[in-house]
Amino acid sequence: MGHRCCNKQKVKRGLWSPEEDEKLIRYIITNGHVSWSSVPKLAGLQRCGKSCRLRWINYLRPDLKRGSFTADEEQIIIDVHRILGNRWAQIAKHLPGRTDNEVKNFWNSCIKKKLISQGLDPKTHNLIASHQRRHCVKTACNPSQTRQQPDSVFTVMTIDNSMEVNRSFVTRIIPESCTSTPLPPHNSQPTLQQTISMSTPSPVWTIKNQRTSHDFINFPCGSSFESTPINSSSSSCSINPSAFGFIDENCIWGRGTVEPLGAPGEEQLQVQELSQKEKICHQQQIDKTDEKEGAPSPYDSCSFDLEFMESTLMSGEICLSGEICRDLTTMDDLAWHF
DNA sequence: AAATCTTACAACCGCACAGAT
DNA sequence: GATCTGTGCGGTTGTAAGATT
Repeated sequence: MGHRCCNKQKVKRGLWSPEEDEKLIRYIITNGHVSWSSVPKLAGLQRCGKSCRLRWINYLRPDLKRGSFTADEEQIIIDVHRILGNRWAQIAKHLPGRTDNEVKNFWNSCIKKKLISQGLDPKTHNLIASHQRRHCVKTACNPSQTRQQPDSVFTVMTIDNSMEVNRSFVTRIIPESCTSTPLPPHNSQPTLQQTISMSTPSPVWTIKNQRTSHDFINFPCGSSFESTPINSSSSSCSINPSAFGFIDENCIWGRGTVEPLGAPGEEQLQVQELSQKEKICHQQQIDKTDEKEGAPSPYDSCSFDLEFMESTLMSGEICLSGEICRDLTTMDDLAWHF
């Protein structure tokens, strides 16, 4: 049975064998690809061009960085996703050596659950009220059932942007689920491992089948594979605020790792829209608070200790939405970098 | 030890878009 | 302008391996 896209020929489907990988790699390395649709025929593969392209891009490309995502990469994904949403290809551009598919899988298998466990809506990155959280956890693996969560609930930021959050405050408000154990080893057993040895005058590219631990292909690595290392330094905050569960989009935590994508474009507009929406929602929140003085807050059931937060705010370190301290410049600054 | 469940991720599918005809 | 073809992208499914019962 062939694909719809190439039903003229019989094509193989499913997992790629090491032999198929070898054929594809040899062909692309020696000839490159002018047209993916012609690659299978020329490379002697019974696959469709689309499948070859996908295999090369997501798995065989020599500049791919395999293995677990680092904490920095994870934070970049979260930060960029906050702005761009499920635009995996765009997000992957911020992570050299990572593919959109990899980012997407990592998001769905790890980050999404982590955010939910922290009481954050993975779609909006906003706080989820506890009564909704149960539903959200239930539907974590079924995005179509996930309800749209209300917009901003809290805005918390330091007055001077120094990010030096009172430690006792942090300890007090972290939900239990936030003290989760470190991520389990991700992708701990990749099927293939690509090793580019650049230490010899004639580098050899070795691809190993990790299931069998046998090398199945060795060839000179003549191409120059550029890989821009992620600059993992210069995080301006010592604590990862997104773990607190009460940070919204306007609290952008300065990271030096997110590189500009290019000229300001659609993303920029989206971010601006977002800021505008945030402002409106925020004002609505204030209005509601004023109206319902004395009435139970819809977020009373949250696990946060609001009194304690307020008392902490009195100390002048942090400003909560009740007392409006909002600095949109941080968001705007970031927006112009996307 | 076997059966069942869960997880991670590779691969597929369908759609949208751009460029060629 | 209509159609075709190739490519890219995001959502979804399939599968193998590990964990649990």
